[in-house]
Formats: sequence, structure tokens, C-alpha cells
Amino acid sequence: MAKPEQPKSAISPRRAEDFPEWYQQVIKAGDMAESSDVRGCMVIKPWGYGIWENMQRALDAMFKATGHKNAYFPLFIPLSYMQKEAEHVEGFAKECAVVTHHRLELNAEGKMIPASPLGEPLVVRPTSETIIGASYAKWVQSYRDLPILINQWANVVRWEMRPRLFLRTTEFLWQEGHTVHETEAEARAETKQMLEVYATFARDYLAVPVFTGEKSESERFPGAVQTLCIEAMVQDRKAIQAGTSHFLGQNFARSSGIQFQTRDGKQEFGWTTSWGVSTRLVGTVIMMHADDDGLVLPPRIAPTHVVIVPITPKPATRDAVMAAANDLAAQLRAIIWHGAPLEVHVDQRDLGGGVKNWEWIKKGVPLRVELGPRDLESGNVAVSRRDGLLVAGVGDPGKAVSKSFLPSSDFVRQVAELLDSIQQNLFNRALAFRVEHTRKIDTKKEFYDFFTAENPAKPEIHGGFALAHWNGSRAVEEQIKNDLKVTIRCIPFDDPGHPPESGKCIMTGEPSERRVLWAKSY
RNA sequence: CGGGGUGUAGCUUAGCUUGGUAGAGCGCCUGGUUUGGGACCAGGAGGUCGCAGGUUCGAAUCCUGUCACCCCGACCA
Repeated sequence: MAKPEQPKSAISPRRAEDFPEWYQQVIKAGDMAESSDVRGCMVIKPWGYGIWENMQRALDAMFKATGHKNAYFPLFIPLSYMQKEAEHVEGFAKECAVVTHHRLELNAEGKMIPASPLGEPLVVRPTSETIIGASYAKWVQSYRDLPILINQWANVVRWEMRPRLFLRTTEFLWQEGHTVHETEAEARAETKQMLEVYATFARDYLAVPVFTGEKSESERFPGAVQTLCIEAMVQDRKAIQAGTSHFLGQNFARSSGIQFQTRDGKQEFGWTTSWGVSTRLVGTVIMMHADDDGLVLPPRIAPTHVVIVPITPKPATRDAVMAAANDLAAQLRAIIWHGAPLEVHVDQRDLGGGVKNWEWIKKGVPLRVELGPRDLESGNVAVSRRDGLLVAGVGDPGKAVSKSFLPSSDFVRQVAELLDSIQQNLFNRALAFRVEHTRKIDTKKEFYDFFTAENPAKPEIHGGFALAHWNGSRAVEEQIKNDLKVTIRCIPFDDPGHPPESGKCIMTGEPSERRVLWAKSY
């Protein structure tokens, strides 16, 4: 018996077959990154780095627009600094890389060995609150010095047990904002504001719908008073924390000595915040939008918006086709889309059209244009959207390589609109998926059923987000985590459209003021 | 850090039980035919079989040690 014909997909296995393996294969097929010889560390290749650069550019502009400046602080943190904040050091101790020596010397066997022990070991920053705090302590003397609004783009190291490309690597790239304020209210407002920046960025640039809310005590950043987060649902229905913003109260100010003279002449500790997003966002985008043919990029962060694939079957027409392709590229590059010229690539390599096409499909380029000798005569181009929708209403919808023929001039006129349409479609699709798999749950049984796979040996994609009542106790969180590996992703903010709804804790029956968001997570 | 597993070409791997000096597919290079749904033919390059010892006339294969990686747990942006 022949198996039912399934259209060939570029990525094997498919998402439904083995999601983690599919994820790795998408990265490989898209040539985004690879693991390196250093355990847990990755090489980010140009295509993957280009995505990160676009994220950086957009975020950086948003930080500047909210009054922040960039600066840079050291990679190394004296061990004594880390120890100043008790909860903080406890939270990060297990994942710290520590430099204990400088200088290498040849030993008797001719091997290089570390030679000179440092007087005080240096911790490679897992985050920079303590070392930045030491600087701020010097900079701040008066309320007139406040607020301090600084961001840094940097690498950090957290010695993780189980690395996965982009999602959790030993070294990763991120930005960390660190601010000091005169009042608690101002610092809390900053914390909230930056979370909103992240949520807006996720929605408008990554086409990622997020829940915003507050972490429970057990998930809070070590040393913080309050941790806010954005949480997204990716295609295996797990949650991923895509950004965090912390209200640090006066904890770090106290331990770092960030003190200022108030308007009425008293000494007070500053109120600090910190907030960050990392290269994990690249992994989030992959898991959110990619399909069985590889990456699907939201146009606003795509390194290339349009790829033109010249089809040159005969040497006689080759030059004319190439000229037309380059001419089209020039017309497109003259178009300003969201403040910058369109990024257009003409793939002139001497390879078969199919090979080239599939390569760009796997890289997730939003729009592909084929241009061949027949089009020179008709004035048409063949356009494909990476999100599978049709451009001009003809062709086979839903197939990665379906294409629509339309006049070249029409395409140039419509291209900006098409990119916006793809961006919007990706967001809508992601939101619909999340809505489909988010459920209000009111009983323990339904909750446990929801999060239990039918096949425990090889769990199928199951579960999703559960909005359920909770008595606020750590014990309940612990039990659910132990039983199901499900945690509270956030306590959602009050939403004017959906006021908090009281009920009873699904585990204890005790009263609860609001539903909280539960899920398995990355 | 506990439990399990694997190391053979750039990648995926056969061979190992029963020792005889390494084979395939993909990729790569050259030439030709090709190119609008993932090309074909012919030729070619590429391997101290993770590393170090041992047994043996002879080791990818057997033994010992060691290193690395993967999976499952504890921890995490």
C-alpha cells in the first residue's frame, strides 16, 4: 500500500513529528547559526546575525525615544561585588564562570598552564547589576543627578546545563537597561514602560502576540522586588519568556551604595530598575513563525525583504534577464519602507532555479520574485509570499512555492503593501493559534488532563496556556511543577476589557482574586 | 552533579559479535548536458576509524585508561 502522498517539505522531521529536532533543522537549513567547539556556545552566522541586528536597530531606537543612552561596562565583575546582594548571588552562583588566573606559561611537559592566580577571582558577568551599581554609586550624589537612564548592548555568560541554539546558550547577546530614580513611583513607572516597549516591539516587529504580567515570587529575578515579563506561545504550545523588566526597589542601591541627597536634604537610596531581551528573541521568532519548509521571517526584521531569482535557461537570453533583474532590484531599492530602503538581493549564481528558490524559502525571505525570458516579453514577474498567501489571487494557496504572475510595475507599486500584509498575516496567525490553545480551566482534573500527553513515551504536542485560579501559595506552584512541569508564566495585568475575575483555587478551593497564566515553558 | 548512550570523510552512516589493513549516500571539485517545482551523466578530491596505552604476525574490530559529545533528571533569558 502506498502511503498517502504528502507534499515534500524542506525540513525533516516536520513540526508535528519532532518539534525540538525540527527547530534545530530549521536553523541549519536557514544557515543562521551552528554550535561551536566550545560547549554551549554558538556561532551566529550572517543570516542569523542580520536578524539580530535588525532587532537591535529597532529596539535601540525605542530606547532612545524613551530617553535612554547607551554605555558600556566591564565583562568582569569582582567576586566581592557579586556577593553584595545576598539573593542575587545565590540566584546566579551556580551558573557563574569564574576567572581565577591571568597569564599562561609553559610547564615541563610543554603545555600551557595558567600561571598567576588573581588576588580576587573575577566573575564573567551573568548580568551587570552589581558592577553597574558600583559606577552609579559614584555618579549619584544629588536628586539632581537623577534619573540615570542607561542601556548597554553586551554579551553575558550563564553556565547552563542544557544549551539550545538561540534559546539557551552559555554565552549570549543581549541588552540590559539599568536605571536609577528618585522615587519608587518613578522606578515602577519605568519598569512598566520598558515592558510596554518590549510588548510593542514583539507585536509590531516580530509579529509575536504576548501576554504581559508579573512573575510569581518563585520565578522572580534574584534580588528584585517585582519582575514583569512578556510571554509568548510558540507552535508546540509552550510558553517562552521573551523579555523581562525588573523593579529592584532599593535592594541593589543599598548593596552598591547608590545614595543621594533629597530635595529636603536627607540621604536616601536610589530606586533602580533593570530590563533586558536577548538573542533568545531569534529563537522565539523561529519557533513562532517557521513552518515545515523552514524559516518564515516577519518582514520588519528580515535581512532581505525581496529576493529576485533570475531564470536563465538559454545563454542567449541570459544577459537580458540579468539586466532586467538588476533593473527591478534598483526600482525596489528606491522604495522607502518604514523609514529605510528595501533590502533586495539578486541571486545571480549559476544554479538551477529550483535550488535557489528552495534556499530562500528555507531562509524565510518574505517575497521571492522569479524573472525569466518569458517575463521579459510579457512584462510580468512571478511573485511568491513566504507566508503562503497569494499575491494576485491565482495559483495554489498554502504552498510555499505557489506563485502569482503580475505585471512588474504592479509589483513595484504593491511591494510595500505586500510586506505589511505578510507582517500582519503572521501576527494574526500567531494570535489565532494562541487563542485556540488558551483555555480557562476551573477544576484540577481538567487542568491535569490538559497538560498530560496521551503518549507519555513520546509526548505529542499538547496543552497550551491555562488561565486558572490560584491561592497565591508557593506550595501549590511547587506541586503543579513537580506533577506536570507546568509553572505560572505570569499574573496578567488588569486589562480594561477583561477585569480580574474572582474564583476558587483549582487545587485547594481557596478564594482567588484573579486567574493566572499557567504553561509548560522554555 | 546523578542515570543511560555514542564517537568511522564536511554531514548522515555501513563494517565491530566471529581481528586480515575502510565502503555507501548527501555535500564538494572538474567537464558536458541542464535551469519557470529541490537536475542528469562522466570523472575526481577527501578518512592517523575521538585520543593514549595494551594483547596480537596483524586492531575500526578485543582489553584498559582517558577525552568529547548526546539523551533523561536537578537549574535557567
